[in-house]
Amino acid sequence: MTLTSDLLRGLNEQQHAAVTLPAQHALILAGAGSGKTRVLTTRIAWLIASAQVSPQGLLAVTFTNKAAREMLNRLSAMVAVNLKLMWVGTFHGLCNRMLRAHHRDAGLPASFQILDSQDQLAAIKRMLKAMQIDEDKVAPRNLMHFINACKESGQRAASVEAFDDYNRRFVELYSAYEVQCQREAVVDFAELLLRSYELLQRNQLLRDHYQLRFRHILVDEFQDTNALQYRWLKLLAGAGNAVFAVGDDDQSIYGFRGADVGNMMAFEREFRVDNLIKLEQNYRSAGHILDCANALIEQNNARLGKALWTDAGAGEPVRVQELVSDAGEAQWLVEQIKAIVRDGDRRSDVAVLYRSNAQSRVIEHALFSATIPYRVYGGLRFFERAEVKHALAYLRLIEQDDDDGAFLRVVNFPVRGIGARSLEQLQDLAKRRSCSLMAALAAGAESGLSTAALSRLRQFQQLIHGLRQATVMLPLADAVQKVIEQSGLAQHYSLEKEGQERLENLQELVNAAASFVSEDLPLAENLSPLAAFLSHASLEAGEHQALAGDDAVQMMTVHSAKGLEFQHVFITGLEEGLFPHENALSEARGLEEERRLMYVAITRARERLYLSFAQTRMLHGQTRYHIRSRFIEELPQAHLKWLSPRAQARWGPSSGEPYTLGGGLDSPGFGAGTGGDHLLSFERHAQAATAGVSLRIGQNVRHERFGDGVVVSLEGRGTDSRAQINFGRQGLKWLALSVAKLQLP
DNA sequence: TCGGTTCAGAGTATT
DNA sequence: TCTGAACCGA
Repeated sequence: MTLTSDLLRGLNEQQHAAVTLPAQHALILAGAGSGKTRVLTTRIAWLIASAQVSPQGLLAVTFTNKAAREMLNRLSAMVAVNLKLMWVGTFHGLCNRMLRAHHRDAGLPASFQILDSQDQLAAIKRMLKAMQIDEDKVAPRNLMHFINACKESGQRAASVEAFDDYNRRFVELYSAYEVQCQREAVVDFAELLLRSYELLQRNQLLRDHYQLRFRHILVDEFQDTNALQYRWLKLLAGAGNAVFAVGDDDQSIYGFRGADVGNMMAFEREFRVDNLIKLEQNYRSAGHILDCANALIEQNNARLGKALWTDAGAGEPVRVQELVSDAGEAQWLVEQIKAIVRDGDRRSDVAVLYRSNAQSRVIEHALFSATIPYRVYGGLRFFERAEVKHALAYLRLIEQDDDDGAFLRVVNFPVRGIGARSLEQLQDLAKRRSCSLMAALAAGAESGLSTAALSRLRQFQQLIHGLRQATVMLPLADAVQKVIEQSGLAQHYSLEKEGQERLENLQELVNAAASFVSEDLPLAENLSPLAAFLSHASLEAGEHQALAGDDAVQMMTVHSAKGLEFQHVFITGLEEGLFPHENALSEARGLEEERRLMYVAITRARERLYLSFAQTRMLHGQTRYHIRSRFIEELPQAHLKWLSPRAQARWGPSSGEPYTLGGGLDSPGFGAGTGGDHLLSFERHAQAATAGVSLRIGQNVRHERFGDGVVVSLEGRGTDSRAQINFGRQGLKWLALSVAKLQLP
């Protein structure tokens, strides 16, 4: 057993204080790069090492599997105890574990399957079709959002109040969806949480059991919790347990998916938290970068308040570059990255961040043309690939017959002559008997199906049945291999022109199964290896593109960069409308969340941070003109180094010089230091007329109501022409030039 | 059952 | 402009 003094060595004062807090509720405000994970894991190790709690008395919850793994990895290096006794995992993983253990009390069959978002949407579409509801009337996606939002606020269909007919319709469909899921023995992600919550709420014995057991509950990324997760924690904590919540309100960037920073304040209040510790010393970024981050986030009103500092020195100022176009920005990036590599750093030390995925294409194109290897985060993950989902569908049917989603996915894949009409008839029969498709098949010949069709369906049934018998005694990997072969998937893809990669992915699935067996199976308490593997496959979508090992430039959205750090960081597309995103500006707390997003982006950088923006950008097939982001204005000039001449921006009526977009365009020195002609190539003389006044992009104008503004974009001709004008604090507005009375100031 | 055409929509995302 | 999904004809 590690000595507690060893564990605590090297912690700063605040970290030390947090780790050694008494067994009471605590809120740790952990700034970016302040050693949050270290504090969390050391706290656990310290609790164990100082014999305050045994591993089975601990529950630690995270949002991602990656974070949970990281925590376990670090812990195993710190303490020599059986970590499997602890409950460490994601909210969904832990809820799954609880539901597996008490499936009967939760009203679920032992073999219930988990739907990922794809599956859920497919299930909803299928339901709408069966109910003969036109997708034009009810958009499946909207319904899905509605259902998930209900569940995340703890509401069952029966308890949702409908305000109008439209709403009432949705509630009815929510109800029908609940019935369908129950019949098919499937639960979606939100359901895992809600069921687990209801289980604890309803069942006092169980609640007492878990409350007595988990003396210490630790929560990572507390600012990302949603309403239901918060209530779940509250229920689990009961009166006697200590909740150690770690989070950073300034890094709350998931409001759009239900995360509520307010939970941090609620926690402080409702749990009567006396121990609030701020971790403000930053071990990641150089001083100039931190000062920028601090200055930026100070502009937000809704915060608990903290400021990062470092003793590592000021480092290099933050570089800022204006470009003429998105293509120019990409070209500039290429040159900068080449220079970085020339100076001896690795490409993988460089991250290119952007606000939205669409922005990656131009950059990819430039990197590709320059033969610079890159890796884009996002996109399809391993367990989401079609061929992998097909194989999983067979496995699910082996485990659980009633899964109509899985049935329909593979009943005719590979093709075995079972067409849409046969399936419709089978579905009708299943509906009449309110049973699953497989059950309908077993039951009846009174389906109206032709003998031939029925026989083909029966063959499929036999296939599943046979696979079940053939695999039950096999080791998991062998079972998966057998299913891939016997189902015909292997042959199907081997005959397909471009099936090679898919075959490889199927082989990878076998490998995943093999390594899964050798992994610890904390949730396999009384679960077959196959059932456990299927849970794993649904709860962990796997790596994005595992091109690990390659020395490639890292490209990702700011959201997916959260939690990561890089030596060199480029934040691109810093333009009004893009970052902050125009959609966010019309949301209640949108701008502050965008600013937090920028704060996250800035604090990813260790040594060097680059900010870039372009005057024009191709967006939705149109060239758009943007002015630079207000977030650049909000950074203290003393910490910036402008690589291109800094044009004056006018933000609102009160601020200084008139804005001239691309003030250096006419001068040959524009873009000095980079030397690419892309900087000079753009001809920008879009013009339109209003009341005899000629307008161009960048023109200053005055409006009687909105005050002074600057022309950002021009559209149309003659009497149809419109101008988008940025009126600073009044916002961006489109004005029809034939109507608006604009003057030159 | 596949392959082409048409059409809408185009912020961020984990489980 | 580009993508994905839905739809239709062979």
